[in-house]
Amino acid sequence: MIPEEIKDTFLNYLKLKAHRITNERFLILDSALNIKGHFDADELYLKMKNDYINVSRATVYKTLELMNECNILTKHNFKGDRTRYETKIGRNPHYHIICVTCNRITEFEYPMIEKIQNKICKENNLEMVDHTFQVFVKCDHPETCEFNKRLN
Amino acid sequence: MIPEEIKDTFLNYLKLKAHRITNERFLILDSALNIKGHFDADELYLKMKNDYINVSRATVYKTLELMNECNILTKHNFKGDRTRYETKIGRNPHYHIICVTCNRITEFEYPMIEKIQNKICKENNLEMVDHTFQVFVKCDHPETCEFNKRLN
DNA sequence: TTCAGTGCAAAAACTTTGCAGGAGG
DNA sequence: CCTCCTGCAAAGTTTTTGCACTGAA
Repeated sequence: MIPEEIKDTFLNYLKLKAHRITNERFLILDSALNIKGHFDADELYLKMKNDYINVSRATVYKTLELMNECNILTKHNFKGDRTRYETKIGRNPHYHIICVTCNRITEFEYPMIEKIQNKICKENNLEMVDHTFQVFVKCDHPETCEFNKRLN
Repeated sequence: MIPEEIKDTFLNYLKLKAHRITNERFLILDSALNIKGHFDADELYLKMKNDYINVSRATVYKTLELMNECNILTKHNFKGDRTRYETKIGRNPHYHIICVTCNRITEFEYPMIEKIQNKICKENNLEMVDHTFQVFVKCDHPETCEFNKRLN
């Protein structure tokens, strides 16, 4: 159920960097890709444990880092929270709105923002590797927050 | 040398929230505002210690949080690093380019981005509290990186 | 066969908390 | 005078590391 394309991306990256192809790495890839939305290393570790897939926390941390390096995952830190990951492959660039009242995270796409990033990188001869754009907002009534009701 | 306006902002916030006006809080405000660019709690603590201003680490952490709440400082987390702070008052909104090769952080302003944020917030009835936009880039030759030479 | 990867536990790094004493309102 | 704030150390959280063993190449 995991697209072969992503497995190949990971496989090629491991080969390129002369990292070994291990079963654990692909078990972690599989489990990570089966999570919808954001997750952190410990959540993934616990989910795998719950599914009777036993890999160590350390290996989960290390493998997520590898998956970030080869652009399968993107890393976010929302205001001092633990590091959260998100699948990148097969997704349009998107940005996050974090409600400081609800604590809910909502995504939005905005192609103009990509254009701005590309322009700035081109002008300065930089190769863009990743990006994260977070807008922190407040909605006074979480229960009735139209924004969250509509977009989540 | 610290603008009265910022002290007043802090003072008013403390009063509003019925927090006490203590010497430590203003010592920390002073020291934080004297740092150019980004800093973290421990750096500030050590800088103060070096200046023979003795406040505890715990108080520094708590006070930075207060200064963030009242919008004197903004908080950033650059890819899993520790939480870093930056003075907000008297500055235009700006965004960060982080070179994953050099580890250098460069700022840029781009009013169009504010317009986009305001538009999205307005459309969804949200009150914007803060934002952080980070573009991660790569420059192959840190020493000769035109980008960093020019903008730092 | 060799050495990177794994699992485990211990350590490190960063931040928060509990408590006793002190100071602001 | 009553709390809240402070300082200190201890505890909590998240992530990394050291080491012996295992398994990929």
